Amino acid sequence: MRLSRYYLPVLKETPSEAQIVSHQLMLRAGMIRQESAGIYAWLPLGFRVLKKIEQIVREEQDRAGAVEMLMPTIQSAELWRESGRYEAYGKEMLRIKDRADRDMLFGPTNEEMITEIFRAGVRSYKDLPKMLYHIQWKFRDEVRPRFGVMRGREFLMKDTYSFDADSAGARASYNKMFVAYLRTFARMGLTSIPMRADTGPIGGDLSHEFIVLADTGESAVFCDRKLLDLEVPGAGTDFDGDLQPLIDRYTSFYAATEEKHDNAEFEARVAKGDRIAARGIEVGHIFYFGEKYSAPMRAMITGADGKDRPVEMGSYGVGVSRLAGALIEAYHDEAGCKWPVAVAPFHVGLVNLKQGDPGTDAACAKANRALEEAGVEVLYDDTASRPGEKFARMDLIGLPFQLIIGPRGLEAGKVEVKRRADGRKDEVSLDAALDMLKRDVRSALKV
RNA sequence: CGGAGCGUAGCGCAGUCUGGUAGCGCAUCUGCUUUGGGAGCAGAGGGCCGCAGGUUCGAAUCCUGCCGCUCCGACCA
Repeated sequence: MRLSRYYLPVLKETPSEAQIVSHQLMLRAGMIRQESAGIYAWLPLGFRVLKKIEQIVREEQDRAGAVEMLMPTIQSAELWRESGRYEAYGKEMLRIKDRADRDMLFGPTNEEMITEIFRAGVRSYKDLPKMLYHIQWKFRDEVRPRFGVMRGREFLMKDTYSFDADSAGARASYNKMFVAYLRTFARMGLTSIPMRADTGPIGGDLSHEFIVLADTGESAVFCDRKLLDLEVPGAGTDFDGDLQPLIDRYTSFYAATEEKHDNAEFEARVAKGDRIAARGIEVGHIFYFGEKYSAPMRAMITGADGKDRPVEMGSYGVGVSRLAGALIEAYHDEAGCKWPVAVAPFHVGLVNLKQGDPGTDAACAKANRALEEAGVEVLYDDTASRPGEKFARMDLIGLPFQLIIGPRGLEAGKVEVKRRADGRKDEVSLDAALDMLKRDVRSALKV
């Protein structure tokens, strides 16, 4: 993609409303634009990141056996009256009336709707288990939106719903999502830690928040260092096998957010050298809630004993749009973003240091073509900007690799490859640089 | 929802107290010089000063109402 054709409105100065670094950088890097309190337009660069995140989430959901679908953003209040949540939800729910004066709402979540969909098509335990998910915009009319996309009112969320005949089946579904989440966040370059969460009136141990560690995270977290060393389940994990030992290994270590932290327990269970007090961001939440919706909404299945009973359900959310912010919180420096390859808007920033110079233009055109043909995503800065401005802009948008080509280097037969992650620079021939980039991008994208 | 602020050019801000032809920096455009880490000089364009009333000879400035946004707190993926 040529930068001269792209829409990348970068800002030199930090807008005053942005308080945290991810919000500041998303605005400065031209990724988002606020359209209303807590509501953002995703500009081309931000949109690409969002789609990368979404695709990784999708691939791991599919791998775990969940099936994708799409439910509408606008829902009828009728459904929510069935579950009793229409009254209970409060002002966070955006309520709308249609032209016939019917009560509608912009969905903050989809438990009611999926329950309605499920009960329309499933009658027997023989049809279970099922896991359905969609990736859709949600709206919660937060009292106080802030931190950019980290806590907007409109947000993109992946939500999966599981349906099982009994609690053992529900636990198996829960475990699948647990593993899928570990893999999902790891693929984005994030260290996620599952932390025991409040299960409310249902009780039990089947609720975890997935926290991503980031120095500037919004909540304090405490955990055992050994959690960070656990191997993330591989792509070959058998999701139909027994995942319980794997889950047990993860949940055997102490991990708690500030609200649930018990310092005495922390010190008793974790060796002094292994105690980590860090900051984190909640990016996922998995939750088993049994018959909470299936019972009032009459989503019944017939068991082997011939008796009807409400289906066992769970729901599993990932904050897709929030992850874009969380990734910046985890990967940035003074100059800007530092995207992991898997979620970078482009893999390589190609910098033409002297646009208009025939030799430089030709070398850049060759590099651009060769990389794109190899499946490497290139943002080619073919503008007439000065070198300093180009460098600063590339650093700001944070593509993982920069390929810098100018007349001075070409004269010596060299171009420069810069790695945004560690700042390492290599001066090599153009062909060597292209090989290096293709190889490094490919290996970074290995699942 | 309680408390505190702010709305002036695309962005960052001054001007408001004390009413008198709307400013600064960056960005944008033109020309010349520059060209390997956000260039220099010269010139130019761009504003219902959030909206609506009111006071006044005269309102960005004073008064009233409304709208929007931000921050702190309580709440959340």
